[in-house]
Parts: sequence; C-alpha cells; structure tokens
Amino acid sequence: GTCLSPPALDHVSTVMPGYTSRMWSQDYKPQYWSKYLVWQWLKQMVDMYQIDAASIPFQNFDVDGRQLCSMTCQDFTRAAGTVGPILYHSLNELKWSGGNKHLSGNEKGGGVCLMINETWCDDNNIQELKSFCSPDIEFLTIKCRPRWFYCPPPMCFSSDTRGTHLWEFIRDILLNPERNSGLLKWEDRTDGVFRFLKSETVAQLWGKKKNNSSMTYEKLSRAMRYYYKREILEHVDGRRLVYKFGKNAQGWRESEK
DNA sequence: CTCACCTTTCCTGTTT
DNA sequence: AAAACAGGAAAGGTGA
Repeated sequence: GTCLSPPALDHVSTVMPGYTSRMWSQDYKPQYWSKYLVWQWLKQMVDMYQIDAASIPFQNFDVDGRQLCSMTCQDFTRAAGTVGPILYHSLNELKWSGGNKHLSGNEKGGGVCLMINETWCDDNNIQELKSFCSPDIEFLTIKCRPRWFYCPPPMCFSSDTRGTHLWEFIRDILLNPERNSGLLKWEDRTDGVFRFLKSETVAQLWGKKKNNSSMTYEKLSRAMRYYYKREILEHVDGRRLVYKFGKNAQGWRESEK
C-alpha cells in the first residue's frame, strides 16, 4: 500500500463517533474517573479496537482514574497482555489531549495504517515509524489489526503552545523516553549531560516541527552552539554529539518535573 | 513598519 | 575519509 493522505479534520467525529463525543472526551479527565468510568472506558476500548474481551482480565482494572493514569506501558502489558499498549496509548491521548483529538489511523480493506508524528504510515514506511516511536508499535502492528488505532505523537509534537525553542524541543524528547526511543539519551541525568544517538533523525523531527524539510544536524548544531554564549548549554569538550544543559535552561532536572 | 530574538543557511577551517 | 565541531556573516521568520 501507499501512504494515505490524512482525511480532513471534520471527518474525525464521523469516523470515531463514540470516542470523541462521549463523556470521557472533554469534561471528564481520566485522572478523575471513578472505578465505574474506568470500567466503561475499558468496555469502549474493547469495542473500538475489536479486542477479544475474554483476553482481558477485567479484575486487573479494578482501579480508579488516578491509579489508572499512574500505570506505565509495562503495567498495562502486565494487566492486559498483548493489548496493553493499545490501552496505554489510548489513555495517554485522553490524558494529554484535553479534548483536542489527533487523528487516528485509517484502514481500508485489511491493512494497518497508522498515524505517527502527523504522518500517515503503513507497512511500507514502518521502519521510519519505528524509529520515532516506542518498540510497542512494531508489536502492535503485527499482533493487532485494529480498525482504528491511535498512536500519540511524542510530546514534542503536541500542538500545545509551549516552547517552540530548540533547546526545549530537545529537553522534551529527553523527558519522554518511552515515546522517543533511541533519539537522545542522558549521559549524566543529574548534571544534565546528554548525547544525540540519531542526530539526523532528531534534526528531521525538529525540521518537521518548524515546517522545514531541509533541516540537518549540521544546521541544528549551529543553533546549539549559539546556546553556549547564552548559557542555555554548557560546553562539553572532546565528546562528539554530547551537550550539557546550562544554568539558563530550565525544566530538565528530575526535581523540577 | 520596526525591532529584538532565535534561529537557519552558508561558509571556511579545524579536529577526531 | 567522513563526520563533528567552531564560529563569523548574513538572511529569514515571528511576535510584540
């Protein structure tokens, strides 16, 4: 298959009736769900993704919204097996979107099509897709054949109005390891030292955010070097692709989260 | 429209 | 040899 064009936004509500219009869409944040609402949500997920209800031990979800939201992807896998990541990602969308829905994948005639990082993907460009998302995605597309599947974009692509600055973009990738596997990694978490693992991929993602398809690490790194003077970054010598947050960078420390 | 700010682009040269 | 690093110079984009 080929990469499909995204449908117009106003198709979403017709395509995903219950999901966007029911009670858990906007006014009810999952964090405040009762156990009953968690149960309702679970039933809807089963219906929406055509999950075999018998495969989910429902007693593992005898929790309220606050507890549910504190579960990691691994917790969901322990609780629900192979469909755990689907539930996890779907819940995350509700946690993060505040009613502003991202599009979900569109399937026509049997294949799986996903939307990742605002790009429509299918089996052909699944490799690129995997480099952007957590390893869960691969297993989802192989094991599951949902009619509708939502993959949350990494935090750095969320359309919130937060910082559009490069160092914030980098920081936000580092702060969301489960959503951004293998792009960047901390070398020294407490000192704020980090390293680019996939420098060109990060540059492309940065370009994507800035609507600039010709961004490269060469150019991104020039912008990074300007940060030394402003003490947003501190110089780390002798180590390629390694940078360190400086005193004018905020929000990266564990204690600040 | 102007200005400041933050890059982006391009470049030459150096280092690893 | 290829990829990173260093910065100067100048242009671009955006929001106030």
